[in-house]
Amino acid sequence: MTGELGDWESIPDRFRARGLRWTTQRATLVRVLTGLEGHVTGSQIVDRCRAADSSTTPSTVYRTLTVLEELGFLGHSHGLDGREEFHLRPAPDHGHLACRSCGERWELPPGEVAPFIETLWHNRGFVADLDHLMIVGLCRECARS
Amino acid sequence: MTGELGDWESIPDRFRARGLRWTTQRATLVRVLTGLEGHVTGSQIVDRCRAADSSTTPSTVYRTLTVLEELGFLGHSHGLDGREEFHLRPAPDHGHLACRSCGERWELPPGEVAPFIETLWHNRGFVADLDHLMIVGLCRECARS
DNA sequence: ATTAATGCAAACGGTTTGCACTACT
DNA sequence: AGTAGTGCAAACCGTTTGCATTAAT
Repeated sequence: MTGELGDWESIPDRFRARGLRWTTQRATLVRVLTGLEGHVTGSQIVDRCRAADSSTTPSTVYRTLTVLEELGFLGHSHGLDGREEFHLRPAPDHGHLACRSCGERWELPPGEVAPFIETLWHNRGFVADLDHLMIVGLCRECARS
Repeated sequence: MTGELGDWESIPDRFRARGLRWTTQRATLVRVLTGLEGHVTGSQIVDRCRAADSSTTPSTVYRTLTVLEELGFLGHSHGLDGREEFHLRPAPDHGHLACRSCGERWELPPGEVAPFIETLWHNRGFVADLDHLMIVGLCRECARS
């Protein structure tokens, strides 16, 4: 099971190897991040960190999120409202489907998108970022009415 | 050529038919909108309206944008940064491709996306909104380096 | 005369910044 | 000792809201 978090356990070293420092605030953030599922916005992460340690400040969280994304531990896409949503990496690559009526969301496995991605690559040399893919529309239920 | 704007010329009547009023501010906004190409954010629209009529206020613009979208004259998707971007409707339906490295954007004609949309419908009964589709990734140039 | 729409100014929400201070290395 | 990171408070930016006023119907 530990394997699932992959490189996450090496984070402190990865930080130090870059001349960055490992602080208690960053440890808190990483603990929070590894405990979450799916996608969360920056402010949601701030909230969870505050729950874990009430002295957490937004600026520190956002600054470290940026670093984590640069290091490849986080990726982000955009929710229905356009807000940034973070997710852990590496992760089983997948896109997202969101219903604009009920707000429900689903993951889109690579297989279902692969032919499309392939087409873009073939036609345009464009390397689509599946992780970042958000398809908006109407789900079966909402389309019915 | 007038045909291209389609129902746009009937807007004043469409407003009144709903008990809404046709004001000079709305006329300015619609004039600005019909003159634009591609996609623009709310604040860009505000700026253009101010250029046309310096007394324009953001609140009026945003309120009317909402109405226009409700009436089906506007649609929106989200840019690379997640911000809302409006586009005229009806419009040749198309998705969007954006390079996260150079920021360049391309339109994605229906034909290139249709099989994928079709798959989602077939597998999930999900009616994807092509207009709202934004594929992020690396363009040929940027993928090379 | 009604009442929708406007302009203003203030509030909002999420995120970012400048700076003096703290604490990793 | 050196300097990256923190906390704070304030700034920011686009957008939204409340409310008194204006103007379309």
